[in-house]
Amino acid sequence: MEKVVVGMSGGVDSSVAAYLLKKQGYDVIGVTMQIWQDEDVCTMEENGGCCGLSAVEDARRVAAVLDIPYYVMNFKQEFKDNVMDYFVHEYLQARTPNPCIACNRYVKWESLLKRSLGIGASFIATGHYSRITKLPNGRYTIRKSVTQAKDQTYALYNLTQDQLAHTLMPVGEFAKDEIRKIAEEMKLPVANKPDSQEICFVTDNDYAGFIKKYLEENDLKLQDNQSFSKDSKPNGLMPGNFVNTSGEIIGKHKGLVHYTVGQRKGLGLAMGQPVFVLELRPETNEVVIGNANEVYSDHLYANRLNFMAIADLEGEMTVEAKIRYSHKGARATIKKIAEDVVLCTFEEPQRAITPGQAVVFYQDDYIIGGGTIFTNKQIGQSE
RNA sequence: UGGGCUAUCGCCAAGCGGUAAGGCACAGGACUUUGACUCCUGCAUUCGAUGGUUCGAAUCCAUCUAGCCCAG
Repeated sequence: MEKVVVGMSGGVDSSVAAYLLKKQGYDVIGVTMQIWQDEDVCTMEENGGCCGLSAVEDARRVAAVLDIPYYVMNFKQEFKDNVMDYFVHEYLQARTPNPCIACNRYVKWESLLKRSLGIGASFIATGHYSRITKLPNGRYTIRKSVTQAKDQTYALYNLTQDQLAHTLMPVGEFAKDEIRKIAEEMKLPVANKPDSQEICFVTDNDYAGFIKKYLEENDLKLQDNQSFSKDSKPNGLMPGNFVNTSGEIIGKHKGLVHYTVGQRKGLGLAMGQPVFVLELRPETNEVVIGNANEVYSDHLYANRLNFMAIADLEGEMTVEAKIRYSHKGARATIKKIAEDVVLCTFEEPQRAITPGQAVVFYQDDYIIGGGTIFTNKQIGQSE
C-alpha cells in the first residue's frame, strides 16, 4: 500500500480528501501543519456560539473517525521565513503579496512534501479544488476543478514537476456541495464548518497594524536582510501625498502599506466621484489617484516564472491569463522578452493589474505556467 | 463698518412657502482560502444665530455673526 500524507486543516475539504484516499486504498496519514498559531485557535461554532474547537482538535477528531494515524507537525519557522516575512517585505516595497501562493510553494510543498517523503510516504495530498494530470508531452500540470467557482489552481502555479509527481488532490473531481454531502454521510465532525477566508495570520484584517507590529517585533532581523531599508527609501509606513495623474497633490495618505492598486475604500478622498489607486510610487512615497476608467491596462510584465505544461516558453503563445485569485481570466498573448521575464498583452484592457500579484496562464483548463507581476508600465520608460 | 455676494450632513450640492434630493466620504453587512473590486443597508426632526410674518418657512422680513468680492 502506498503511503500518503494528507495535510489536514481541520476543514471540510481536507477531511474529505483524507476519506477519499483511504477509500481508494492508500495508507493515509493525517497531518496538521502548525504554522503560526501560538496555541490553539478558537473558532466559533455556527450554531452554539461557544468557543470550542481548534483546527488541531477538529482534524484529530476527523482522523479518529476515519481511523487513520494523525500527527501535528511544526512548520512555524518555515512559515515565518517564507510567508510572513515575504508578506511584510512586499508591502514595504509597495507591492501587494499573495501569501497563499507563498505558503503553498514553500510550506506545503517544499517543506511538508520533503518531510513526508522522509517518513516513507510516496505522496502528499491536500483538499484543494484542483486536479493534477499528466499531458501527452509527459509533463504534469494542474487542471481547474470541476467547479469553476471553487477553483484553486491559481494559487498552485508554482509547483514543480517533481512536486506534482508526488501530489494528490482528490477533491478537485467534486463540487463543493458534493464534498459537504460526503462529509455528512461519513459523519465527519466538520461537515458543516464554514469555509475559511481572509489571510489566516492576520486575524483582525488590519494589515497595516500587523505589519507595524511585526516590524517592531522583528525589526533588526528584517532590516539586515533587506537592501531597501539602507537606501533611505520610504519605509511604507510614512505618510505621504495622494497625487492625481497630473502630479497635483490632492491629499495626504497614511503610508504606502495601506493601499493597493485598484483600491477605492479607505482613501478618505471626497472628489465627487469614486476615485481609485492607480499606482504606488515608493521612490516618492506617492499614491497616484484616478477615476474608474484609468485603472485599466492592457499589458504586464512578470518574472519569477514557473512553467508547468511546457518546459519553457518559446515564441508567442495565446493563453487565458488570470491576474488575481478571483479574476475570470482574459485572453492574452505571452512572450518571453528576457530570461525570466514575460510580456503578457491582453486583448482587452484589464482592471487593476497589481505588482506583487501572480499572473497565471491557462490553455483550455490547465495551467501553462505563471509568474509574479512586477509592472504594467512600459519597461525601460522612466517617467 | 462705502457697495455687492454667500451661508443646507465631514466634502460638493439640490431646494425658490407646504413640511430636507443626489454624489463623494464614512460605518456596518454580503461576497471572497490573498490584497482589492462589486453589491446591500445606514448616514441632517434639521437648513450660520436670534427674533418676526404665516395654518405652515431652509425657503419671506429684520437684526446679528462668519466668509468672499469690489472699492479704500
